[in-house]
Amino acid sequence: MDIGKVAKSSGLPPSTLRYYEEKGLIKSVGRQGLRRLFAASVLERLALISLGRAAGFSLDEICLMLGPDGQPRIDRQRLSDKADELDRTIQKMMAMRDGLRHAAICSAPSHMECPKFLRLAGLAGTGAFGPRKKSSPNRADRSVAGAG
Amino acid sequence: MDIGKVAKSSGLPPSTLRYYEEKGLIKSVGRQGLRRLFAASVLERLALISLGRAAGFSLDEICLMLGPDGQPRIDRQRLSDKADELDRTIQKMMAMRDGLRHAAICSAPSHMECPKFLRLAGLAGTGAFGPRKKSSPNRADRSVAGAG
DNA sequence: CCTTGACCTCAAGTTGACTTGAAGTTGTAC
DNA sequence: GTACAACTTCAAGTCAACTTGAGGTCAAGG
Repeated sequence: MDIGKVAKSSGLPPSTLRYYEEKGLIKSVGRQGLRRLFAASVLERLALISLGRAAGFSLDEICLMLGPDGQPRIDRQRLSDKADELDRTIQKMMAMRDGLRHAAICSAPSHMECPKFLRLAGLAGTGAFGPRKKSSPNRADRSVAGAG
Repeated sequence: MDIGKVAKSSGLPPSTLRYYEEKGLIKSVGRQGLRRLFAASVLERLALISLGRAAGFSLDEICLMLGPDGQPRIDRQRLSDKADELDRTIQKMMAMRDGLRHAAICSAPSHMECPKFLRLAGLAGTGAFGPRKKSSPNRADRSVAGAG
């Protein structure tokens, strides 16, 4: 398959595929003249990458998780840790979702005055708000504390 | 409170607080000389912003959801839509989590050959790619990256 | 032979969310 | 009365994940 075919099949633009190749996320099996040739299996790999992205992983993380040659030669502990991390994020997102759903039907003058909202959003009582961890440039986890 | 106090209480650096103010996410109640003064309630607001970020919303989205004065004068429909969007993301993340957990204990030579992994990861049938819209730099669909 | 269109490379631009740096101001401690 | 930390503004830098643009290659068609 040439890059156009992969692009069509995967829904990703050629520029992205080239970028992914440059990053080492996918590889072409050779060239025909200048043109890259890809194996059909690249589509599976792209699906996995897509899934990883949707789940919030960075390309670098996905690179590590997928392994350089598609094999999972990666530490099982690491995979497990990733799953746990993901799980914590899911908890937060569910809190947010429930908070939003309630906010959509609540008639309190301000959500901050609605105990149900605060509880759903996980802001109740303790003032233990979750750590906000995005990618690398953050030195340390920061949490907004004590607003309760 | 001056910006240093807010920074200390919230865990966010002053630069971020200034940036948030510039964006309209928070506001100061006045100045003492050049220095900003904040009401204590800004901490609640920051907690909410922090939660929104952790759930994967952009600052602009949070701005809309919180409203300019902390009130939820925003469309209930919008809140509900956001909740649904979040829910779809959560589904994907759960798929990923389960896939990872299985990968951590699976002994198949390649995960792509393990039907259980493929099913868990939601790649079972064929063409299980996420709904990618072409053409425009789409934000909504991948703003998921929140707290990885 | 010339055009067209899909491919190529490499460099630079974009967006979001900040951070960093330069240069200036203020309040307090010595 | 001066040193110093903590504040101020404004501009520019950073990072990820791409996209866009300039300039070039190559096969097919008229």
